[in-house]
Amino acid sequence: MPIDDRPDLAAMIVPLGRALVAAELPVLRRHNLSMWAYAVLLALEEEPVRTQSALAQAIGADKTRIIAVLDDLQERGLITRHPDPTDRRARLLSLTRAGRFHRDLTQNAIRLREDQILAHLDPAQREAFLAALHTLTTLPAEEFAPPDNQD
Amino acid sequence: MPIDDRPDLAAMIVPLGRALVAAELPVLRRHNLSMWAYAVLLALEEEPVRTQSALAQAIGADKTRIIAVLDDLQERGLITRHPDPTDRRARLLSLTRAGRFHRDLTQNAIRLREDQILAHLDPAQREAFLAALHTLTTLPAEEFAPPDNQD
DNA sequence: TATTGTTATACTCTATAACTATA
DNA sequence: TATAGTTATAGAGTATAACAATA
Repeated sequence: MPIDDRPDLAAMIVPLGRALVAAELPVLRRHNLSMWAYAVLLALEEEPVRTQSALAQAIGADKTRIIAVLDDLQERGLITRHPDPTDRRARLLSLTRAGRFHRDLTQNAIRLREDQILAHLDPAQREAFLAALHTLTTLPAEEFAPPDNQD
Repeated sequence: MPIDDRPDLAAMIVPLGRALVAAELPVLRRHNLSMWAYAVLLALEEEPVRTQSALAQAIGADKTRIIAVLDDLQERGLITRHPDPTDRRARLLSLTRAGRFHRDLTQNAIRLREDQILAHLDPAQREAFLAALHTLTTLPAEEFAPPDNQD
């Protein structure tokens, strides 16, 4: 009765995500970063962010969720948090040089770990896998919304 | 400084998993199943399971986590839960005919939903993606454990 | 004494509501 | 009044500890 004989997509992806996180948490711990702190450093790398709410949304967190994270990163000199002169309610967030350095160091270690896992795929498969992942993750959210015709 | 220019693997897979779950929860809800209940029905399909602990472990849950789920499925006549005659501490778990039917119905709906999402990949990419996923998810847990050489 | 299943409890994570300071 | 950030509170989900039945 099933359409084809593959396991459910989510039944593969979700456990794989859990396993990846479990594999990477020790790396982050050695670099004194929580998963959220690492996500913040990655999100700030692209460009400085103008509000904490926007940053939170960008990494899929609640705005209240990241406040303690930002406090800690600021205290450690990895990010700066200045009131926006044009609207002093908002906080301009950016990486310090130390923050950028620490982020690169950590990301290299994370990538090494991921490359060890990806080494189980032959090069062609690996390329296709990463390409497909990229395609799916950059899909607009509407593509995941339920269609009008339910079921 | 990064090794290559792909985004972090976990940074793609975890959000993709979340998006998939969000896309599939409405389907499950229409079939009156929670994600855990659906996982239980899928795990029981393969073969009857001899203990609840084994079942819990198979789907990545705590043994205490699934008790209420089993209570509900049993009450609805979708599974049976009999004491093992050879060791009356254990409970033999299996699907009823109604359970199997309901599972197939639900899984078909889930697969349809997933196929809509996978339709964004061209056929070759889609095949490679599923094959790679299968390879990675069937990897023994040790492959995800940290290597001796830390960092 | 050890194990299966169960219940009760505590803990973690996350979201909600209420507050302040700016606008 | 509306919004950004913050704090305090409550809720969901999960794991831990304690218990009863069986081995």
